[in-house]
Amino acid sequence: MTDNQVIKFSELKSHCQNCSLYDLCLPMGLETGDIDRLDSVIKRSKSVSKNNFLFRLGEPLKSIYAIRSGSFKTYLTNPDGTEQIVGFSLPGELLGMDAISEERHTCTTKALETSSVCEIPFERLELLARDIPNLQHQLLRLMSKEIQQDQNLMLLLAQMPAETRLASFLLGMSERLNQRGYAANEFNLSMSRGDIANLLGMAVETISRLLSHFQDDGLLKVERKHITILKLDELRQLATHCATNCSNSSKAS
Amino acid sequence: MTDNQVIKFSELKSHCQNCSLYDLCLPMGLETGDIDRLDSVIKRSKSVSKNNFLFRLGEPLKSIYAIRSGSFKTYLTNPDGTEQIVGFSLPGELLGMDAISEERHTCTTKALETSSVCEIPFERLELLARDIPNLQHQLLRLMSKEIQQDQNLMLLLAQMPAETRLASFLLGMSERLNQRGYAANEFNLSMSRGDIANLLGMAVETISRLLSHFQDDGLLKVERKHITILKLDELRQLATHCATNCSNSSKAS
DNA sequence: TTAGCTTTTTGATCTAGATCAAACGCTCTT
DNA sequence: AAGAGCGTTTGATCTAGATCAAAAAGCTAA
Repeated sequence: MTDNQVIKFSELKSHCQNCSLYDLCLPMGLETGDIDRLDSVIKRSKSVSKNNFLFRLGEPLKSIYAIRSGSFKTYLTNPDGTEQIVGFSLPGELLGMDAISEERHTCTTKALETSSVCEIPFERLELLARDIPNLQHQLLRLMSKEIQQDQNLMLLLAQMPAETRLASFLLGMSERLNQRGYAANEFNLSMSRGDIANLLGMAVETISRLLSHFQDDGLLKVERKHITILKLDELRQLATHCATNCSNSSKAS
Repeated sequence: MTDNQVIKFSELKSHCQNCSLYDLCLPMGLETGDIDRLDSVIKRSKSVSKNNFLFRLGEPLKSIYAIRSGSFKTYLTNPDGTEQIVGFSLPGELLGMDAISEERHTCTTKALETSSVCEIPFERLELLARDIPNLQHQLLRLMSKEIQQDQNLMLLLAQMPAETRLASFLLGMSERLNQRGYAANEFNLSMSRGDIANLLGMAVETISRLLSHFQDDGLLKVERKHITILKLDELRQLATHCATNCSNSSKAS
């Protein structure tokens, strides 16, 4: 590693090693040589503009996608056309792993803003994962993490009151954005109130009302999509809450 | 394959090849030689009696478990001691994959009845998965399937009315039990009403009332834990339902 | 068998949050 | 700059399903 290598800007931008998301994304923990091998199978810089699809329900599994910039929502579609958002995704996160089981996507992913992704052909990823132990491990880890996230959302949906759901959602976004280099206490939500409501199983009106309440109580400043967290501790308390009072069966057994 | 081999009963019972769950479980799709290799790392026949734990929140990841007989519930534990069941598991299904991400279990799994599992040390499984492409693939598939299941439950929790949740739950159990060689229209639920209520985010009383209604309407016969499905089509309709009337925002956007 | 549990059922209320309704802002278009 | 159209907010009701209460039915143990 000499200090005075000449590096083209295009290369600087386009390799995992120079990517600021390195330690969140698939190549985390890989050695230099292995990163290069992963790099070589990645189709870089697929761009998806706002409201366009990354993949749709029913499409055959072709690739897994690592988000490079922007954000996405992923939703299931009911027979009657109704949607259920199952998650929002941020840079460094993987998309498309739902499709591995049946070799066909079971959900749809749409860009919330103009975004770009690294496309990783799944067959080649599987092949490479055999050769690179850490890659296999990281792939399993990221899927395991998705399971955890989903289960945490199930907990919110099944037994938390509206206030707790929203507080928890906001804290989660804050934390994830913070890991990605943004301020933890001030950020923009790329999704609409309707999307948040859908994810959290509530009505848009309830989201709106709660945001107003949070603001009235001095916990947040809400300016359209821009959120400033003013009292982190109190927000945390709301998110944890559900002590003795909030019940809904659920003790032990 | 001659007809008159002599096979010890203990061997018949203790290898994947002779296991009736073969085509649901981890070794699905493996060749004979590879199955033997998988066999050799499996610690067989760990038995877990009713209400005992397979693993608990916070324990380090040691093994993945394949259920051989019986059934389990898996739940998250809130700071306040409240539980949220995130799934029931049946023979042929894997348990413990939640822990891969942080090398520590994020949930607790308890036997609903006396059960037995095959214990697969995770490190050895990972090693083997590098050598056996189909095993790696199957592992990814089973994790992907878990993500799908969790997402479907999220959909139920976020926007389906109580009736639909329960109908859907019963159909799901019927289908899964059927895949495992039981009758589709008649089965025993190993979990309590309270557990079902917890999973579906409802009160025990609501579960009980709905079961009574379903019975009154001639859809089911309910005898304590024994369920007989009498009108499958109508139950399916209830589970699908949620057409134009049932809303909860959630259109598209 | 009976006493003492737990689980389940049934009935009567109560409430969090959905739904309905309407006004208000933003954005984008022409 | 005016208008259309969406997303958001705020207010007034309404209801599915929770909670409270209590009886009934199983299960366990002595």
